[in-house]
Amino acid sequence: MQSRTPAPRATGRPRSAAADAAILAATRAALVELGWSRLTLSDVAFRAGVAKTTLYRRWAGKNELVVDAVAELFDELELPDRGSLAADVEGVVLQFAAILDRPEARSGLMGAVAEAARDDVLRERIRASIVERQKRLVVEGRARAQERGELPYEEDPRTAARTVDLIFDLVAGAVVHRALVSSEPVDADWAVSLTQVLLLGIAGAAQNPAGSV
Amino acid sequence: MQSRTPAPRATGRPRSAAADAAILAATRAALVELGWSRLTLSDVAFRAGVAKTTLYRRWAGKNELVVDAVAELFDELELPDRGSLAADVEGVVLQFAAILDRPEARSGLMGAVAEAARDDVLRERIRASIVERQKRLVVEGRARAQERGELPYEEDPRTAARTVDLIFDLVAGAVVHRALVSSEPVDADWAVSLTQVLLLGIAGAAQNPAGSV
Amino acid sequence: MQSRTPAPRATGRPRSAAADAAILAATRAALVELGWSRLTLSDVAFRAGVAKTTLYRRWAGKNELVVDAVAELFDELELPDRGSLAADVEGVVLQFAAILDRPEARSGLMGAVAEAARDDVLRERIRASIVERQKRLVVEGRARAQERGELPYEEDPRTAARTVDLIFDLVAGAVVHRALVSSEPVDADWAVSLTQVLLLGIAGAAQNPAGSV
Amino acid sequence: MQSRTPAPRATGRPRSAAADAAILAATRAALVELGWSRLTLSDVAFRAGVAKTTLYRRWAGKNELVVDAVAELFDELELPDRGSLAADVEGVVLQFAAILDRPEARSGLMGAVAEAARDDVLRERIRASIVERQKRLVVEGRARAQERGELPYEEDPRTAARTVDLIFDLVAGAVVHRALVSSEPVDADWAVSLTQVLLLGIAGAAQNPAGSV
DNA sequence: CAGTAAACGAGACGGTACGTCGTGTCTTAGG
DNA sequence: CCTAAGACACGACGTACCGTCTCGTTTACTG
Repeated sequence: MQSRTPAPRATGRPRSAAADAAILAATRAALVELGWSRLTLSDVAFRAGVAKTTLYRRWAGKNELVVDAVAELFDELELPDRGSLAADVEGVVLQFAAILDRPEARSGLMGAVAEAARDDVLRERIRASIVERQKRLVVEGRARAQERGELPYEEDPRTAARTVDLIFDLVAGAVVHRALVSSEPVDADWAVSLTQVLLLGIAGAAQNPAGSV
Repeated sequence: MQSRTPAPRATGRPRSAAADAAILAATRAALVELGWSRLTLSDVAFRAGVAKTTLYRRWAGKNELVVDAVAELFDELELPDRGSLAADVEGVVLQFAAILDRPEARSGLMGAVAEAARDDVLRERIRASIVERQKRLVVEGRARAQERGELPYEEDPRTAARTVDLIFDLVAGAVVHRALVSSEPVDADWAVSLTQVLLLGIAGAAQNPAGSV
Repeated sequence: MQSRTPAPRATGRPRSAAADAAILAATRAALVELGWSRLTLSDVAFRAGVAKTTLYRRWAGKNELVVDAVAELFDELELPDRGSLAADVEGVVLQFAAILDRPEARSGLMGAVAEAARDDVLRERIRASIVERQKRLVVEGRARAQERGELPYEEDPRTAARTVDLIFDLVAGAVVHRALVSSEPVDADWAVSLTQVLLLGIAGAAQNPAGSV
Repeated sequence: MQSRTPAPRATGRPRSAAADAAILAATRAALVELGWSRLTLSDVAFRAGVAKTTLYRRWAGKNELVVDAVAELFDELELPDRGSLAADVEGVVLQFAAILDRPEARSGLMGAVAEAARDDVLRERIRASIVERQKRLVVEGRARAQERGELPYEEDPRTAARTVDLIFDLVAGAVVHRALVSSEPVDADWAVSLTQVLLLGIAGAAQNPAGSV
């Protein structure tokens, strides 16, 4: 993660590197036990074996702390090569669903997004450290499919970027909505259905440039 | 909305009917000004010209109150006949985005979902009063397309229901994710792209029963 | 006790006479269990099997209700003839102490006096229904002692009244202070000591008109 | 006054010494304006320019706080040498009455005593910080009278202590009762009468050891 | 290797909201 | 007109957390 405070110090006692990790882990543990609204910074500080002061010296508040703690979760996502684009997509959908099944992700992510509705800085932080960070999966999956010949190479970089954005919002949005809003299970069958609609839709749209996809 | 307290009373002063509406309106106003986390029940009570006691007599807490207040927002969604399935979908996507652009919906909806991560009763309340309630749009849109001959009639009711669920999560999820998580604008172009992928995907899947869509 | 509301009514349903007694008894029971500050009118109404409305129709509030409930306690005081002035005084001191040992009297009386510090009407109510009412004991005891020849007859009625007041404040004050403020037992030995000082003091003062006692 | 929290802390930010004095003064001011029952700790905190938390960190509640605030009032009592025992007693009676004429003493003292009826710890606190503390006046007055030859020296310490207790309850009780219960003025005439009865009674009892006074 | 500057723990501080409770008033239906 | 029942506006309760502060202590780099 990028440094929270931009200016490096040359003098004085350096900040404990262990404290950062302990605090983020404690934050996730508190999210599991308490959820977003009952999570308190005093409690996180106690769990991390750290004074409240130390915590406030590094993060501006609960929102920022939780975003950092949750963002680390999504770094676990990988895109192992399963032989076909459809299999790759189904695999990452199930991986994503597995993360969203963990309580620290469920309450942490949505709580942060709720706060971001009224906080531009926080919204940008989420966009940068979660959304942009995970779009790598779409980019990587497309490249692999292009190598396999499953997808044509897109010439226009603007069009390519917009397609990545659309697919990311479609897949991530569908999984989050089903898991957290509709409260329905994201199982293998559902992943297959979603993947089928998605890939057929993309393939069809590629032949029909009217919608500029 | 269904009654909050199941048992009707035969005796004593009856509850003020006007209070309910005033409280829900005050809740939305408070969401606009303060957002989820700074919204307080004391403040809502004051805005509604009502005592805190009255509020707690009717709702169990902030979560339940906000869900009811937000649910009313989505009842504004309509499906005007624009002549084609694609136009209908694009229209409802933009309507949905317009609602999600209002601050009371942004912070209220996500805040409630965040809390629902640890509260089964609240999760069911969201599912019933928001999700199931708005699936009517998908059902209605499909019926209209079938009348127009744009979509075949689906024989198996289970398959039909699963398709409705998938499409609802896909569309609602994509719009919510783009608007609230990715923080990108949901404009007409994006709506066209989404609709194109969606309809081509559905059409393709209907010809290929493997994924049972 | 005198009627709380002066105007008699000619029409409508008459007030239940039993309710008054039930309410005062319930008040004393609540004082025993809860003390002054935790006694609530809702609780008293429930104990008396009466609606809160009924209670407020008859008493202005907690203070007035408790004064009436406590005043009845002191009506139990009697002055049985024990053969000598000293014995009579000792007897009434112990009776008084016995009443002050009951929790409804302890907290009720002092609570009312505390409120009376800022409420002239309440202060007058206490003076009339408790203080003046019980001065009968001093007057009666003096008359009996004069019949026995233990005390001379006082000619001047003003002097007589001032002496009654002084003795009442002395005896009642000493007992209340020892029992409730100093928290020491009022036993037979202490009653003897008090009586001795009191009677010798009165006797001496009667011979020495300087202090106009 | 004794420390409220026995354990001294070695670490953390030390408690503000100024806050204690400000809180006690604010408590007395609130008693003057509001009386016992309408005094609220929120109001006291606001007057003292202190958070409610600070107040609850130092006192268990309203009762304890008021006892401490009132106890300080009685420390103003002195026993200036007026040349004779009678004059000394009359002087202290009038001083005591002057304090009881202040509204903070009237409602504070009686309110605390009322609550003490059901609270052993509070009763002991009153006994220690008000009663025992002010018995010094009786002890000092007796010593001075013995030096003057107005009173004999008492050999038996137990008898001496019981006499101090009796006289304190007699004088304090009579003044409190006249001022607060009977609601009659404690003026110079009444002080003379009380003193006369008291001193003659003590003198008589000293010659008659039957009552062991 | 002593000085110094910042990080650290502890916990008090002024605030603010909580959810509950009591007050005294009111509004209904019934006697 | 009284009564029981209970909703109502108001406001205090005592608790909990916030984010800041003031301490005494610890730890590394620097002169």
